[in-house]
Amino acid sequence: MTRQSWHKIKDQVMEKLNSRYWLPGDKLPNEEIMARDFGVARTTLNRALRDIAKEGFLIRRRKAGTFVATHPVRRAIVNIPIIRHEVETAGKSYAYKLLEQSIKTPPETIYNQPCLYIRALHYADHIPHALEERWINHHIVPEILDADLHTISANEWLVLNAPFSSGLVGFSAANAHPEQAKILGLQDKDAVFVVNRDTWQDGVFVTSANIIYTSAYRVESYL
Amino acid sequence: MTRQSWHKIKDQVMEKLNSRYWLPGDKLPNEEIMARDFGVARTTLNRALRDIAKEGFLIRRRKAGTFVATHPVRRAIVNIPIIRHEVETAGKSYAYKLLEQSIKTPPETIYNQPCLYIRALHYADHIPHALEERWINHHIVPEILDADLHTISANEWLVLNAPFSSGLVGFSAANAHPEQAKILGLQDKDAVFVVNRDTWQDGVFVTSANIIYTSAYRVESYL
DNA sequence: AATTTTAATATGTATGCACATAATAAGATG
DNA sequence: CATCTTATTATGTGCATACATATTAAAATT
Repeated sequence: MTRQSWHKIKDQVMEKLNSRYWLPGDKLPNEEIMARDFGVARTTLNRALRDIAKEGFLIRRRKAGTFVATHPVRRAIVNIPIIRHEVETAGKSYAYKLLEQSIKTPPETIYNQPCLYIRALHYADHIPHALEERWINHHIVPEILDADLHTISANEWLVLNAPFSSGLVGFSAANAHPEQAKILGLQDKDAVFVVNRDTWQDGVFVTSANIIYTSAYRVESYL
Repeated sequence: MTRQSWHKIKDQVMEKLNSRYWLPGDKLPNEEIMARDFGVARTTLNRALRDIAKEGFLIRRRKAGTFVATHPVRRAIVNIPIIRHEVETAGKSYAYKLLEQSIKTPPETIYNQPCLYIRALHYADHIPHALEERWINHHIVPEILDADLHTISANEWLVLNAPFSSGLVGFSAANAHPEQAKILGLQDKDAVFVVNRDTWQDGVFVTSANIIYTSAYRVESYL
């Protein structure tokens, strides 16, 4: 008898969900029974079910049991790559230009002390690709004041040198500000796609960035 | 001696990564040694490391070993809720209006046979919140022709009744078309946030939807 | 009837062990 | 020296077992 892997069990369970053998709201047999039915150890079945539950198709509660999700909140896993990699992966040449580097006080909503402010433009095939506007708490990462941000983007420098424990990403749409439009080579009021990233280390603000892409940009993900 | 859970081991490893005890590119000791050091079974350590690797901070290769990711591609998990739930969760009243329901031929890029086309408007506190433009392959889910799409949104009907095996989500920004702007109560050329969702069942097209939100909308996720 | 206590149950997970598998390094062969 | 074969190694995973824990249901108490 060939050995069953938890992947195969997962596929079989997913098949029963997709084929609507088990309907939304239905309670599945308990692990012991299902394990016996599938001919594997409970541990193996458990791993398959846990994985499916993590994807949102099953809801599991101790003592209560395992249920088919009635309103599966689809979770999409979105990659947030480094811009240079993103451009290079698309087979385009990457270039980067530092537009501004200064220390000033950010808006209240970001932080209450002077921070390093960076504006930089990322190019793909020599065409403006994304405008980065970033605040960095240099009290947390003072070494960045010595970094040459003409040669390495703040983005990459931070990934390699700044620890962080939590972060928030946001995606939104906006009409380009006149200055942004000019830099990105857009018409006034053209739509832009904004990726916002804030990160903290142990509750202390590290960096906040707005990456402004032209409306040709698109974030994609498989479910 | 208290029992260690894999969560605690994970936290301890993450701490060593965040504190830069292990630097990007570093090779970690093998599982057997680390398990001994942490005082847990290899299985337990393995689970912790697998979980961290899934989040992208570690790279694991058989025989080669476990390494600290040099370019951790951050993965954000984004929830794709049902619009009604989204509105209600925000504490607002939800309403829904079907604007159009017809059978016609979609653009080539979507499907090559006549499909059911739906346009509907979702309200939050009686203000237009999102415009849904959707194609549905009614050959796959013929029951939808009998559904009353005035009372239940196509979105919800499909979640409850249509199986699907794979899907694609996309987020992008655009300038509202004049007609969209009118429906959503926007000025011409105002930026809109577009969520695109395509799903298939065993490779066959099921549905394709564009959900058009005003630029006040924002997709957020913790990392 | 309402509340508290206790028991039962399904999932969660730690452990030791065995073997599978991928990737690499070492060795054999031409 | 180049190439193919074989051994080695680190991760991947299955299994049996034991116990942990959350949650519900039943029983006991007020």
